[in-house]
Amino acid sequence: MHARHSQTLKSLNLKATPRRLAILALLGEAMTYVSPEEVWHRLKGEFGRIGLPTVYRNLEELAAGGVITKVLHPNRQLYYLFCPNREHHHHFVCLACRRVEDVDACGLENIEREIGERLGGRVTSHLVQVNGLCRACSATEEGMQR
Amino acid sequence: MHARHSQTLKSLNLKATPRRLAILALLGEAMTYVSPEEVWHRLKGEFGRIGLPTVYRNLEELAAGGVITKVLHPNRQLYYLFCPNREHHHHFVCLACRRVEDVDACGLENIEREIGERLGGRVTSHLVQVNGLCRACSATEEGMQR
DNA sequence: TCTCAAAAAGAAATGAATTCCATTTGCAAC
DNA sequence: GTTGCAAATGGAATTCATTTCTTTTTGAGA
Repeated sequence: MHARHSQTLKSLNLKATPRRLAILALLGEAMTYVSPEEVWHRLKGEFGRIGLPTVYRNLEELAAGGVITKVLHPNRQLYYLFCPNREHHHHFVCLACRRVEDVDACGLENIEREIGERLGGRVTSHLVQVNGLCRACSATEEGMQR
Repeated sequence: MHARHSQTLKSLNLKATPRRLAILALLGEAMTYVSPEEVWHRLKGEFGRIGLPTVYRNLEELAAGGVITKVLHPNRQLYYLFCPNREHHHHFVCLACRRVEDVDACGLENIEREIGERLGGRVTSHLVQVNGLCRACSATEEGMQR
């Protein structure tokens, strides 16, 4: 069951340690984005002890490797999301229930080309994320709480 | 000279206090995005004393009123930018020299419409920002330092 | 099995951002 | 001009996510 994740880690030159596999499994099964602290709490049950720095380190490494995605919440906290969609796309992020919907890539490639050509700059990263309330949350009072 | 800024503040139901006017003036004259701490340091010279919370509060209020724009740096710090362009658009942000170029709005309106129609969600905010090195910085070693 | 670089733990540090509350100040009404 | 009061400010202390440091443990190839 973890063979796939082990393979993923190997391709990133990361050792397939139990913590890493557990973090990947947790993210892979979550239907929402999760915070580092939440990952830490949940894995404490599984491992008895696990360091918070370990969680931060691994989430960052996985994100750097493109396996998981960062979600920048308006509350300034950083969350992480496992998204199996390998196509270039972006996300509609529900601030209430934390579910995420894929959104097809917009004309961002055009923009990057424009920057390269018109402005002569070099693009190193971009940020595209749409925040709001999903259908279910925008229909309930719950959604109004932020 | 400050008449315009006073007017801006009035329209946001904010009193035209000296600090606010100074913050607006500083941002308005800056060619780059600046950090709250930088605003604080520079205004200390002008006022003798000014509280850091005042700077944070005002920057946040001005951003909430749409007068200035937040810049989310990959280094996780928040910066602010005064951009006179009132059209809907986005930014190409140079991580080295902090200059910003306007980029025409991409298909984001389409995306928001798609979310409203296909997903039934409500969009409360979005994040579009392209990071990189401007022409000048990508040409020099300076640019390589991040 | 042995070796060693990579990984993890725990405690402590960092630092941007915020809260609290006493004091001051715009500014509109008198 | 004065006055009154809500809004704005300062400064200290605090919060809290994130990171750094150092030592110990462990995965996995030789």
